[in-house]
Parts: sequence; structure tokens; C-alpha cells
Amino acid sequence: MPPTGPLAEHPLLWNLNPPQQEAVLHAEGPLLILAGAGSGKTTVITRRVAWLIEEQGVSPGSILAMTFTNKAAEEMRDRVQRLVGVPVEQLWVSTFHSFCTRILRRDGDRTPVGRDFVIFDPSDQRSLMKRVLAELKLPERQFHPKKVLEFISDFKNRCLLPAEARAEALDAWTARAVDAYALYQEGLRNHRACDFDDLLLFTERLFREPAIQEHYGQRFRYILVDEYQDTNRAQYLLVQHLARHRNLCVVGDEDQSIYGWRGADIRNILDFQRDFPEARQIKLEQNYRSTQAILDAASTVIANNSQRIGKTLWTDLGHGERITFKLADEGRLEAEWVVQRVLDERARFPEGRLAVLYRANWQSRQLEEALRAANLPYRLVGGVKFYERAEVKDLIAYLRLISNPFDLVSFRRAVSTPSRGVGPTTLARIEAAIPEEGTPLEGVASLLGRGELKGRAQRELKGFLDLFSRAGAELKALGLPGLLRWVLHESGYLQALEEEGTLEAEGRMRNLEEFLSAAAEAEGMGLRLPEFLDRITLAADADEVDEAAQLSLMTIHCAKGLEFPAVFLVGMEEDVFPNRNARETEEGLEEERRLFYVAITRAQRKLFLSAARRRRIMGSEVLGMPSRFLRELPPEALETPIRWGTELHREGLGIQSPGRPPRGSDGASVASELHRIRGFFDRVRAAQGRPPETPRVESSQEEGGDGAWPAGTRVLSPRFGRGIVTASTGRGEGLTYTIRFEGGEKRILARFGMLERDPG
DNA sequence: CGTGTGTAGCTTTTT
DNA sequence: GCTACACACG
Repeated sequence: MPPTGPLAEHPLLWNLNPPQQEAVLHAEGPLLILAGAGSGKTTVITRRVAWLIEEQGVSPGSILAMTFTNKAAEEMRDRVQRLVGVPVEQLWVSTFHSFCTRILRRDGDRTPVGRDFVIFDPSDQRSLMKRVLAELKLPERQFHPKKVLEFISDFKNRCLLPAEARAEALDAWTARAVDAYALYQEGLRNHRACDFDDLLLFTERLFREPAIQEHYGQRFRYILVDEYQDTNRAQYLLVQHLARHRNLCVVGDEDQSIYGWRGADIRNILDFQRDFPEARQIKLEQNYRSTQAILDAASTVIANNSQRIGKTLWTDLGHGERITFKLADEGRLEAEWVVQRVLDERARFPEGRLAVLYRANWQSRQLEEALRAANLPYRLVGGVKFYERAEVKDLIAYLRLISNPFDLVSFRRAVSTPSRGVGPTTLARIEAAIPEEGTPLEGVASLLGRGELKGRAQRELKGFLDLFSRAGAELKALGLPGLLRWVLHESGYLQALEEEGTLEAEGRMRNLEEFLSAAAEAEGMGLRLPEFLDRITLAADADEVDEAAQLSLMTIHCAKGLEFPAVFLVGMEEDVFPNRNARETEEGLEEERRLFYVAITRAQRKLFLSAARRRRIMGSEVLGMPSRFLRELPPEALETPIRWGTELHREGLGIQSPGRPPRGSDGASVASELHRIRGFFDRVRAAQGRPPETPRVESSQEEGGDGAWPAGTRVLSPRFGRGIVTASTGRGEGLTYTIRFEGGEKRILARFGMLERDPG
């Protein structure tokens, strides 16, 4: 219960509402904090940690706090440090992945990964997987490396090694994929490498050992897990092993669980009370971030989900401005509208930070183009990551090889950049020459020793070998940035870049310089080479968010946990948001809806939504349909009702249009189109008990006169039967429809398809 | 062996 | 629209 009297005056309780105070004061035993968006979660967590240290006399070293991003971890540590008098270096605040790295670097020799390993990023994983698939003679057409890796990741997230996964291999594809899994693990071990999932998986294995569990269980008397709704099975088990004192405090919000595709299991939070029947549950429902209009929209939307514990956000910030929705005729125009409204907002609130959010990274391109054209500076988060750029990865390959000579993937990369006259043939010979339990460099050495190489390859490989034999001493002498400079020089990388002399090469040099300063910074923090490499690969998009930026562009996933006075959410179309791949299952849709919820609740004062009737996706023109989520918004939260340009065909809502398939470029089809739109939205309004809008002529740029049937048109095909047009590309002879039939989607050339419009 | 060109295939979301 | 890969050429 919230304290009264002198306790309420305690500085760590200042400005906290009763449930928040209760969460801070909770003493021993499990605690579930259901923290709604904007409910002051971080304040509560940090004050709780501070309270434990200051008032309960808990030593910082026996508190472990887990987060998902480095940024969250750093913020938590900073804020706790500012609250308490004693130094908090001993406090363990880290991401799951860096926690596991730390554990494995200490006790990893009890696991197959050992203590010295590199962490493979997705591109390293991919090259290893490609070799595995080639070795197993599995065609990449059926065994797409990325697909197989996702499949493996799924097993790892559920803590299943190949032997255990075998039991689930009921069909031929799965059986072969499990073979690939087994060989992939072998490959990782040979490289002295592990992937992201291995970090969790093997740490969990390690914690199954009673002695280890005892040790760390004793050490961490208080455990705190942030974003608990995003934990996967491995993380869940890890926490269970550690929480021996049952002083486990988990914080989360089931409505913001958006990482199911990465193995996160929403049931972890839904079932916390079952796991810990004695757990205290506290809901933080007062929102300090957004206006009532925004919260109403968010609450109404999320109420459509079934997988909930349930909370109701409220605020005393007042109703605020209603949500603005803009329907543009085309993607580029949508982007230009955003630019215009950004300028308007700037004029009204010069200091207000703005964010443009989208479902997938590809959507940033058009926005960037429009922003550049308008000379508006912006900050893009995510997309192609800095450490994934070719030149940076090249240099990293050298560093990795210095740090871990067993890394064949990095060897292959380093040895062929800059070009040394080593092609597939020489490479194969080198690999064949690698001694058992030996390194690629030893392979090169033995080949050279036997005098089996000549000409350019011989000369260059000697130098290459020489570089690595000296690297250790150079690192000692020059330090991290110095070593980098030395490598760039000695390897001939810099020279090759200079000789190129292109503008592009100049850009790459700038990136390398930036990388050099990152290394200098790391050295300043006392990091050594292996730690620096860990840090690079474990760095997340979210870590590089600049919260002070005036205008930020990012995915909704990246925006989780952030807030902005005004938010633009673009691309509100079916198949974009909700994403096309998520629409088949109910769980998929609920996760998309949570994503929408997250997006809405980022806005403090004003939310803009937008969509485009038409947009280019993967090079072809796609006619969009309104996102189903738009219909879930409460009409009174919107500035103006939502209108569209094509029918929304949902079972029971499909509307027959009169009229004929458009053939010419006259305006008749446009008119019938508009007729249908109004029909649809009037129906929606009628269902909401509101009168139909008076007709209003929308701008009639749609269809562009190419005479294609619009998306949503029902058609009959002699081959496939009834279907619905979902997109069209090309024109004239090349006009192609994408049509959804009962049995799946097909692309059909209009000229040959003998398609008819379906009358009934 | 390395480089340039054509083309298929694809984009969720990320530690 | 982009990229990553296969193939042809110098």
C-alpha cells in the first residue's frame, strides 16, 4: 500500500502515483509490473533499484537488471547512478546477449563454444550456411539460406540442439534442414564462432549445471527484467535458473509484444502469475505522455486483441488534437504531404521533435527523397547498418582474424580484399591445406612452404601471412586505432581505395575514418580487441537513436520505448501494414495490431496517419487498399472521416460495382470507382450509426489512364476460378495482374489470361 | 584471375 | 529498385 506520513516524503517516492510507489517499495518475492505505454516505467524501475540499494542496504553487486538494448541498459545505469550516492559499477545492468557473452567468456569452456569465440552477425551466418548447404548438396532454391537460418533460430530460441530438434523433423524438408542445423553448428565450432542465438542457448545450458546455477543464483539476489513480454524460451529459462531467491521483478506490457517473429513468447508474461503464484501484480495505467485523443485511439484498437491481461490507460493531460489522416494518390505524394506537414509543425512548434514511422525499412526511401528535395535535415535510424557496410566489414574481417585465427569466414573475406590474385581455385587449395584443428593461415603457410604457389598469389600471400604474424606486436605497440591504421596500410587496402579515385571510394574512406574513431573511443573506455568486436556485433539499431534529433525516420520496432511530440505513421495500407506475411494467422494479425498500438502511443501531442492509393513496391505499381486498422480507430478520435479510392473487400463487406472493365482512358471507370468508395464508407458509417457523408469529389488521379482493373476487382479465370485482383503492373501488352485465388496468389498476363470480370 | 554486365528474385520487423 | 549472383570477356 502506498505510504502515508514521513515515508511519502522520501525523495525516491516523489511525484510517484500510488501504484508506482507500491512497485518501488515492494520488498521480497516475485513482482509483475504491467506498465502501460508512457506510464513512467523507467522511473519506477530505476527508483526501485535505487531504493533497494539505499534503503534496503542491498549491495549493487547482487542486483542484476536485464534489458534488450544497450541503450536501455546504459540509460538505466545512468539514472540509478544519479539517484544513489554510492558508485554502481558493481551493478549488473546489461542486455541478455551481452550478459551471456560475459558469462561465456568466463565459464564457456564448460560448453561447446569455449571461452574464445567471435560472434557471427547475420551476414557471417549466411556465408557459413551457404557452405553448409553446398556441402549437403541441398539446392538453394528449396533451402533458401535465410529460411533455413530462421528455422534454426526458431529451434535455438526454444533451446533445442540438433539432436533434440530431430524429433520434430517429420517431413523431408525439416529433416534435411535439421541436417543443415547439425552441420552449421559444427561449422560454428570449427570457426570458434557462435551466433546471437548460441549466446543465449549455451548460457542456458550452462545454467542447468547445479554448481553454476548455485554460484550465480547466490550472487544475484535481486533480478529485474525489462520488456518481459519480449523474452523467448531461452531467456525465460535463463531467468528461471537465476531467480533462485524468487526476488524476481519483471516489467512489461503484453500489448507491446512485437517480437514474436524472433521467438519472443507472449505467454511468458501472460503466465507469470502461474509460474509464481505468490507474485504481486501491479498495473501502471496512468499515462504521462499522450493526450486523451491519442490514448482513446490506442485503447480502442488494442481492445480487438484476445491475448491480453488488460489495462486501461488514462491521462489528465486533456483531450488534445484529433488524429489527422491523409490519403494520397501516390506514394511520392504521400511523402510530399509529410514534408509539408513537417514544415507546418515546425512553424507551430519550433522546438518539437518529430518522427516519421513506418512498418518496413524500404519505406524510408521515398521519404528521404522528399526530405532531401525540401532540404530538410533528418536522422535515419536502422536500415543498412554502419558496421555492415562493405568497407567496414572488410576491416573487421582483418581484426577478427587477428583476434581469432580460426574464423574461416573472415579469412575468406580478408584474403580477397583488396584483390590478391586469389580466386576460387587458390582458395580451395588453401582450405584443403588447413591442418586438422588448424587455422586457414596455417593452411597458407603450408602451401607456401611446399612451394605450391607461384606468381602474384605467392608474393601477395607471403605479405598477407607476414601481416598477421606481426599484428599481435603492433597491437601492443600502437593500440587499437593504431593497429587499424596499420592494417589498412599494410594490407594495401587504403592504397587500393586511393587508386580507385571515385567519389564512392572517398565515401568509403570517410566511413573507415569513422570506424577508426569508434575504435579510439572504445580504447578510451578500456576495451580490448575482443570486447571491441563483441560490442560491434551486439550493437543494435536502437542504440544509435539520437533522441535529440529534430526529425527522425525509423521503423516502428525501432521506435519502441521512445516518444515524440508529433508522430507521422505512413503506409497505412493492407499488405504494408498489416504486413502481407502476417495477415494469414490470427496471432500474426494481433502482433501487427500491437505494433500499431506501439506506433500510436509514441505520440505525445499529435498523430498523423497517411496512406497512398498507389505506390511502387519492388518496381511494380501496386494498388493499395486501406489498412484494416484504420477501421478500428474510433471515428471521434479522427479529424475527418477516412475515405478511400478502392473497395475494401472483406467477407460480407464486398461491394459490387456496376460498370464495365475499364478499357479506354475515359473517366467512366473513375466515376464508378468513386461510387464504390462512397458506398463502402457510407456502409462503415452506417454500421457506426452515423449518417452518410455528403458526396465530395476526390481528386481523380487514380488509374493513370492505363485501363487496368483496380485492386479489389473480382475476376474469373478459366484456369484458376474466382479471384480478386490485388495488384497490377505494366501496361498494354505487358499488363500483368496479381490475383488472389482460393489456392493462392498468381501473376497473370492480362493478354493471355482470358480473364473476365466476375459478375456475381 | 578479376571485372563488367545482365537478370532473377525479393523486403517485414532485430539482438 | 536494388542486390546478389551467374556468366562472358579481357
